[in-house]
Amino acid sequence: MALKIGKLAKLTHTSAPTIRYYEKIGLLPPANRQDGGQRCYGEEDVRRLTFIRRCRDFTLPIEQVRMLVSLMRNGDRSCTEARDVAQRHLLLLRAKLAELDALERTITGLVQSCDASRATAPMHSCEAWREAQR
Amino acid sequence: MALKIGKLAKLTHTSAPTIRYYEKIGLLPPANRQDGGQRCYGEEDVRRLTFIRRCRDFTLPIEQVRMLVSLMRNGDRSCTEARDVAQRHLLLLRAKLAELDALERTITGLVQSCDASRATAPMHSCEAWREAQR
DNA sequence: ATAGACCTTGAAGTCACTTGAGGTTCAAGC
DNA sequence: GCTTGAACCTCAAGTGACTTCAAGGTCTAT
Repeated sequence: MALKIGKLAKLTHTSAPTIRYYEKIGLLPPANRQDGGQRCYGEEDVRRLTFIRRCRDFTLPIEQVRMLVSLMRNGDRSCTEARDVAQRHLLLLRAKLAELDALERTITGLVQSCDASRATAPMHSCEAWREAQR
Repeated sequence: MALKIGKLAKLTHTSAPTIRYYEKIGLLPPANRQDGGQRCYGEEDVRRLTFIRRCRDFTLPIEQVRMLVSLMRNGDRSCTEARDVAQRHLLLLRAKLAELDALERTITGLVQSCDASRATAPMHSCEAWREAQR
C-alpha cells in the first residue's frame, strides 16, 4: 500500500488539510513519514478515517469521536462507556434519517413539479413551492 | 396563533438566539412585534423555519437556503435556478442518506455486540469494535 | 407587587475546519 | 542530468454558523 495524503483524502472523502488538522488535534496519530518528510498511510488509516468521517458527517462532536476512537484502540477498558455514547447517538441518528427523508421527498417533489411546468413558467405557477412550504 | 420566540423555537427544533440570528442576516423577515417589543410569529413562520432548518440539517449553506427561500417568496421569476440548486443537492442528499445508513448499521452492530458481551468484558473481547473499523 | 420566566440588544467566544503565504519534494519528460 | 509542475510541507490567519455573555426590560402567576 503506502498512500500519500492526497490519495488518503480521496479514499475517505476528506481533504489533505483536514487530515493534517485531525493529526494536529490528536484525533489521528502522528503519521509515518517518508525520507522527504511527507506523510504516508496504510489500510488501517483508511478504515479509521472512514469511521471518523462518518461520525463527523453525522455531526458527532470531535470530542466524542475521539473517545470512541481511543476506546477502540486500547482494549483494556470496559466497552460500557462507548456503548452508551453509541446508543445515545443512534437515537439521534434515526431521527435525523427521518428528517432527511422528509427533505428528500420535499425536494424531489419540487424538482418534479418544476420539470413538469417546463422550467420557464413563473414561480407562482410552480405548485412545488407551495408544497414545499407545508 | 401568535407565538413568542421560545415557542417557535420549540416547534421548529431551533433556539431563540438562532431565530434572532436568522432575522439579523435576513434569512427570516423582520418579525412583527407586540406592544412590549417582543417578537410574535404565526403559522407561516413555522412552515418557513421548518423548511430552513431541514435544509440546514442537511448542511445546505445559508446562502443557498436564502436563495431557495427568496425564490419561494417572489413568484415572478422562473424556477429553473431553484430547480438546479435543489437537483444538485438531491444527489448529495442521497449519498448522505446512504452514508448515514452505513453508520447506523455499524453503530447498531456495535451496541448489540457490546450488550451481548455483558458490558463488563474488556474491549479486546468486544467483537463490535473490530467490525466497526472495516 | 414582586419573583421568576422569558424577552431585548450587541459583542465576544467557540467549533471545525479552510485558506493563504512561502517554501520543499517528487515523478515525468526532454 | 535538468527542469517543470503537481503535490507536499508548516504555520498563521480567516470563515461560517452559531452560542454564550452581560446588562437590562417585559410578562404572568401568586
